Amino acid sequence: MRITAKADYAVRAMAELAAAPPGQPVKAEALAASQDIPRNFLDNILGELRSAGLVRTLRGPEGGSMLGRPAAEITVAEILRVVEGPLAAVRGVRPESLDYAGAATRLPEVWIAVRANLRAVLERVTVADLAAGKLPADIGRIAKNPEAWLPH
Amino acid sequence: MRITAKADYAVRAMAELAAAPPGQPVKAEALAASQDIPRNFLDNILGELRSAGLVRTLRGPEGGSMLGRPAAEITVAEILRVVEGPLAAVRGVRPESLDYAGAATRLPEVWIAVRANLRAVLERVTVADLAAGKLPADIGRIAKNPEAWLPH
DNA sequence: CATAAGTCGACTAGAACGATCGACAAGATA
DNA sequence: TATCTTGTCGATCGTTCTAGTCGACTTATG
Repeated sequence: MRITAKADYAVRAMAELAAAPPGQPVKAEALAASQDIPRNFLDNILGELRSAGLVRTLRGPEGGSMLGRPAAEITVAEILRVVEGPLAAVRGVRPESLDYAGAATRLPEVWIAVRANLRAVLERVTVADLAAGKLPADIGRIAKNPEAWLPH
Repeated sequence: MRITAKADYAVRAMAELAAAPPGQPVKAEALAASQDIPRNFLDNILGELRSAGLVRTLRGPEGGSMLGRPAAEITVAEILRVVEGPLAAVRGVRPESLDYAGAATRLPEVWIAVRANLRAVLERVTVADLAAGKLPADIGRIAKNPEAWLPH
């Protein structure tokens, strides 16, 4: 149940791209510096985001990366799926295709509910929200609850 | 963002223990068979659950494992924390101690919201619920929504 | 005492994680 | 056209995690 460095880097890089004027390429070097991401590793990540169509790039001097689509249409969930695969897989299998016996019969429904609640956050936040520093109201409300900050 | 085999096995084993008459030990062999868990691996897992106090054991013939506390007081979240560590860590770090620059400034709040939503499910479901085959109403409602079942 | 259980630590093959590196391709400018 | 700057892509690599296996040992029961 952890978010990997790669996923975290990917979201931060996308947020930084969303903060740049649309159509204006940002150099990988600048991205790496502003978000403190290892340069070579960032290359890998940008490559994956590129093949998924989430970023476009220009070569040469004046080159760099930019968003492949409007920032307001790119959710955090989408980025995570590109670099990490499906949200909330159990042993690498999607929860809807699990089948358990005995006392665990209802367990798949719990995993489904987990995934649904993940999506309720991750599909609601876009990189435009991050770049603007404004989260959707309901997400902000969840995050503002002091109990959510306890190191549970 | 995945649930490991170990975590899945641990929850299923606990559910099976919760289904047995309280105080009655269940043999590891029987647990392994009823939930189809590799026997030796189950030993490891039971060991961890034991040191966390979630299960108690008896040795000798007539021995086996039983819950360390009433089934209704043991949540799925607690089991996951024992075998997988904190819910929703980012690069191994708890989200409340992250600090990002620039366009990613609000990102920790997103991770906090993710964790809060995970907890809303995992801390609400107990092994007693699983054993009885009855999930809490709000969880059941989330899991019943047909859209939650799409392979998104 | 024989036997049936749990206990515990060591070990391992393979995959994933988190990068690093180098050769190459393409656009911009002179 | 030469050259510089930037992105592209695949190979490699050390470490950690995953998912187990195994065996020697301890504890209860009949």
